[in-house]
Amino acid sequence: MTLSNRQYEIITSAGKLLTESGISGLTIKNLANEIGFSEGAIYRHFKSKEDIIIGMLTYLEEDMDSRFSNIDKNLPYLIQLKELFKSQLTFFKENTQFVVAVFSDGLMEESVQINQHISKIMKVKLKYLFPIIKQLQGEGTLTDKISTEDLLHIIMGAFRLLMFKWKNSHFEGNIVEKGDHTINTLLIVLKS
Amino acid sequence: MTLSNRQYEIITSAGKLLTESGISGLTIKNLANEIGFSEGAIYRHFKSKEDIIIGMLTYLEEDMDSRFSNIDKNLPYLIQLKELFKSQLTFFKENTQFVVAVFSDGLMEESVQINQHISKIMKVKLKYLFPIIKQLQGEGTLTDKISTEDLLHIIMGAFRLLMFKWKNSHFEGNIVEKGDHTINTLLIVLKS
DNA sequence: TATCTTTGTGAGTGAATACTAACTTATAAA
DNA sequence: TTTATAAGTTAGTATTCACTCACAAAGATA
Repeated sequence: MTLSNRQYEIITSAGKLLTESGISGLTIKNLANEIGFSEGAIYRHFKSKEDIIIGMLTYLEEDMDSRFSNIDKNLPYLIQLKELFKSQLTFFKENTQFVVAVFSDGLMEESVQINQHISKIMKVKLKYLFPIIKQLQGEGTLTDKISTEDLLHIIMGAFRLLMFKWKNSHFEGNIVEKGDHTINTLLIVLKS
Repeated sequence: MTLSNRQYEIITSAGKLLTESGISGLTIKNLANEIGFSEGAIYRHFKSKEDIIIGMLTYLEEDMDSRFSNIDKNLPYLIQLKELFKSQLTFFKENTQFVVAVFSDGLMEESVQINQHISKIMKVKLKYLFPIIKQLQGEGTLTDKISTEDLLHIIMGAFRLLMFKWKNSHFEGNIVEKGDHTINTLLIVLKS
């Protein structure tokens, strides 16, 4: 999917409204006000509100996939793991309006399409994360006292909660540094 | 706060709608249909929609506070920790409609009152959990290689993600058993 | 019996919602 | 110069929203 400048502007503003005030904050009127043109103009660029959300989710998914695939596979797995989280947190630091993507469940549950895109984002994340964790366990860096799935669960849970707290504090503090602290803390207890 | 039977019926149905279809699913019309009477009747029991949500959150907070305070303080701290999570998961197993409470951020962000109640629920949870974790660390059961806050973060993160997955799977499987597995897994890596 | 209170109904209200249609304007190609 | 197209505006549409109000039924109390 390729977005025009205007389309990118629209999904950015949509993300901002969603992150700030949830699904009920995202109205066509608010969106038009945010951008600074009329309501009707929106429909020159997207055919529906649902399409705007799908556009946003698709953009986020593709951006994440591209960022993750750019991580050098020759680096030590531990570095790859750190790079992966760093990439994610750096992106959100510079694009706080898209933080909604992390907590996008409950976003228009009536739309099958939207829910499919949300679970797609989850899947892309796992596609990169799972093999790294598994390798780290295999090479003896991470503990094998618990399963790979359980390791993943603990790591993902800690990062989701980190993002949640950051959003709740209105993006206060340096999230990249906090993420670094989180991964180091996790490594202390999860190393074998 | 004491609720009449009708009021309890209303907050239960409100929770069901919220858990199933998010904030946009909770309309007065849907609520009345769910209960089986007219829209106007709702207003005999609550003065506004905001009041219904506040009623629900207050009920959940008080119920949780009472359940947690009933945990025997003479039990070993490790048992207290397990009992606390078991109490929480048993409640949600029997009241899946209230699972929304765990993910209640983004629920009417425009209402200051509602946000205060949501953070109050968080605080109550911490009021009981933090001292137990600290004691477990003090007596040498849990590792002191990381801070109490970081320990709490990892444990809370794992449980929130557990609840998230359970909700996303439409409450499939035995959540109490899964919770038991989660706490045991956590103990393996967090023991000193 | 007569009256009060509680809890319901049903038909409304105005405001907000997503979306559409007719029309305008600017740019650029033919 | 003419014409086509992309991108905007304004004023609508039907529908849904939370909420109100006059009224009715039923049970408790006098």
